[in-house]
Amino acid sequence: MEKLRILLAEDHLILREGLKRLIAEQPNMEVVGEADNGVTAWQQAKELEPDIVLMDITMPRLNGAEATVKIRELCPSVKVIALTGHRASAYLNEVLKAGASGYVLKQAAIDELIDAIHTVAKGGTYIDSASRESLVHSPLDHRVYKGEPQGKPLSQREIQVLSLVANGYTNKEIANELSISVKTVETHKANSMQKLDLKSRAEVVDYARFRGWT
Amino acid sequence: MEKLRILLAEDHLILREGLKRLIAEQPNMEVVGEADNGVTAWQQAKELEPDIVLMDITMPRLNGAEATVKIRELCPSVKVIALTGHRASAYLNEVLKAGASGYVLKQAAIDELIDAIHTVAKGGTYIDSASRESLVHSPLDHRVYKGEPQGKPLSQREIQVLSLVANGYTNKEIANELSISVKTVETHKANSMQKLDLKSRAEVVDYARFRGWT
DNA sequence: GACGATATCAGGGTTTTCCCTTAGGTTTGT
DNA sequence: ACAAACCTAAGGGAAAACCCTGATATCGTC
Repeated sequence: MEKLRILLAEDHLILREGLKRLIAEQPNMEVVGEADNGVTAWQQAKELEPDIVLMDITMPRLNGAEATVKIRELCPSVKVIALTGHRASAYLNEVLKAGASGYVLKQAAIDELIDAIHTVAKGGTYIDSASRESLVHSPLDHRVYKGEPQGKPLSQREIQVLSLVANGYTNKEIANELSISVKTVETHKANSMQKLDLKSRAEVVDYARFRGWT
Repeated sequence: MEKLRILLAEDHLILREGLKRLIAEQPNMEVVGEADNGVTAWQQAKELEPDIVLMDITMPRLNGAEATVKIRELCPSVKVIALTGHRASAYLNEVLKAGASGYVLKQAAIDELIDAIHTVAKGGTYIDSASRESLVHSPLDHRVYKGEPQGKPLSQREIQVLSLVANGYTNKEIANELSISVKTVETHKANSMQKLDLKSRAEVVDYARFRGWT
């Protein structure tokens, strides 16, 4: 019986070492490589061609979503499971769009992670039980905010940008993070604020808290 | 030979399980309890009286620093090592002031963590090698090694201003709110950020969350 | 194929923030 | 009383954000 070959992409060494031991306990899995940043992640993926990449979303050099896109391009047979501490649905949408086959929270139980690996290895898609809900009622939730009779829903990009704005990032930092120009960030920010009738950064922060983006 | 009794306070279950296995590998250490939030952390600390608490700084209900204060009050013999993914020295100052005896980054090597546990168990203070530098540049750091609380505290006004900044208010809005000039707001903001070694608005937001200002 | 929604970006002008320095009046501690 | 910390505020230049308009390419849909 062949073992599932797993690549760990995670910049927190302590967590990575822990994961390595957790996986080593599984009879049909083995860790074949490690990476502590997004660039190394896709390089390793290309070289090792693992069955699964366990990918932390927040990593230096190249974030998890970008690294996932790269990996899906270079070797489509390699499946990616995103690992994150954030419940924010913006991340979920992003990584799924990037081509990830799984989404597991760091708060999840080990069994969930193991389940996710098995499911994805068989060709399925695994979404963390806690995150599944936010996917279902995601686009129209802001209706409830202030009891407004709903406006146009935000696009995924707008959610991403607005969420980063709420977390205090400057337009420049957001542009770098998302690899787009500052002008585009301005556009998304202005459009999304207009859609939601938010008039200041403080209202954006408030709204983001309401949405659980923080 | 008696084993060091360790309490794990960490809300990310996956990391916690990993840590448990890492510690189980050490011949002279054992995990005697776990907590996934700040409140449970001090309750468990009181009940179990472990030698060491490995405490994540960002946790639900009560953050790591607050839980540390509580633990130091209730059972002074229990030592706390803070565990964090943040390099910002604001956290370092904060947790040391709260009474922690160690500070280890999640990016650190396992050996560092093990070293930290040994050092602290012997009554010493351990600061992560990567974080130590940020202390060197601060004028008051020699006190840390004497176990004294360190870092210039923020004045009331600075806290007010920084908290409003973190909540997305512009300088102008803050000036109006507090009935002072924009220039004064700039001064308070700059001074407080300098005291805490915060380099961007995003770090201010992060710090504010950590302090529970949001 | 036309349409709407999305995502990208530019130009250009106004406002605000950022960064540096300086400084006077008040409060507090020894 | 004197020092230290605090709160207040200003000038001035560089950088960034804000606000408008307009443009192009890509989707999926009807």
